[in-house]
Amino acid sequence: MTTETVARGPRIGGQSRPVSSLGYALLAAIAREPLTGYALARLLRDPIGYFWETRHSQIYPELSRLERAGLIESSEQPGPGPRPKRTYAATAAGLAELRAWIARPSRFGGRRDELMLKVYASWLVEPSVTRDLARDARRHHSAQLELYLARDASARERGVDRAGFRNPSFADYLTLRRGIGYERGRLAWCDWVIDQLAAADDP
Amino acid sequence: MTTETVARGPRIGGQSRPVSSLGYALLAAIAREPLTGYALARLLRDPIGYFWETRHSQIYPELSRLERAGLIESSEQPGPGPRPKRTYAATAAGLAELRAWIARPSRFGGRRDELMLKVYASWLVEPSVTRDLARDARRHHSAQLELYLARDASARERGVDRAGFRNPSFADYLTLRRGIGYERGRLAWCDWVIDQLAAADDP
DNA sequence: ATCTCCATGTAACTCGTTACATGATTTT
DNA sequence: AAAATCATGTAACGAGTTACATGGAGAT
Repeated sequence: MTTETVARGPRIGGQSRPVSSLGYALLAAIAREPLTGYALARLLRDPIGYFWETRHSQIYPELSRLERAGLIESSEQPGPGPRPKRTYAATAAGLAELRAWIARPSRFGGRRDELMLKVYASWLVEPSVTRDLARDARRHHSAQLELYLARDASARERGVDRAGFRNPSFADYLTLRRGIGYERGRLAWCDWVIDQLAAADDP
Repeated sequence: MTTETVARGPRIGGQSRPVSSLGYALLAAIAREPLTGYALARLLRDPIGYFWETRHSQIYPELSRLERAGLIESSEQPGPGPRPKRTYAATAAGLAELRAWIARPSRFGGRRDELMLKVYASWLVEPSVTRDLARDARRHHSAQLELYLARDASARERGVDRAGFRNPSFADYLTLRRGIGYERGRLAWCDWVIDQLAAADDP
């Protein structure tokens, strides 16, 4: 029998718990450049928010935990409000942990799709309710797609699509391309559903 | 100044909180046919689990809450284990609440995508690590797509694609089509990333 | 005057996951 | 003999949301 060590993050202090997904999201942003909690909150709306959401009330405690674990370090400056402003930078240990996490096998899942849940129950309501549902979703995904396409165009103008895998901007571009694919897929599905509804209406 | 009542679910007992998304997921399943907590747990792995995940430990307390709110009702039968088996059925109030929820505007969001988070940080690692990441994801989405396509074929054989919007099986079919679109989109993106990596390797 | 941005935190709560606990029947 | 399926719950904790709290600088 061999003693196996489960790969699940650092235990620097001897008892700290493994880094959460949010922790890795913060680390990934800080790894690019030093940031304040406020700036992180902004990134976690856009663009990181497109694949990992949170609120500032979760960010500040998580930053403290990451610092206690030695994965980031902070410096204080005079702040605009009553409290000092704190800027966080990644440590060598933080970068190492982030790299190790990327290489670790991922759990596929974490699905939470309210629209599909509603569609699953849509047989209970008038087709017109389902139609409104699909139209509403269509509007949302259409607007989102336009935003992403504009960013894609600007990225290409800047030559980001040829920047290479070791360039952070290229990593952004990879996620942006998936965003575009996602919105297009949803849009097509909405159109198909609306089409099905029209076909069911007049025979 | 007018007194506005916010639409956020029933307050039958006078102090019950609004129904959670999980509550609606359970209601949507029970609305089709009476089910036990165990059967709900199975559905919340497959097929509901593809857009709303949970564990049985969350299901049992939520069922009690829904029953206390009068949205479902239960009957006891002798169970296989030490405790009696409990089968839940939707009440008229439950169906009404589910219908009202479908018509209420949805928040688009609830994104949690670990793969994209890793890709966002992928500039930190060797391209070979990113390649392994994409290949692993590709395998997963490929298997998932095959499963969905098999179900699609069997649904079409049974004529489900022509069943109409008031048929529960057709609602399943609508979500299945989205599942297929999703997996195809992810697969295409994985292939594109792997392609980009190959192009970056040899010039 | 009011709004938005910058900036940081806490309190109270709900949601979600992992582990514990039990036990008969059926399948491998 | 061991594993899976059916079946239901609780305990402990971690993750996530909403609301509260403060306050300067700059824009409308």
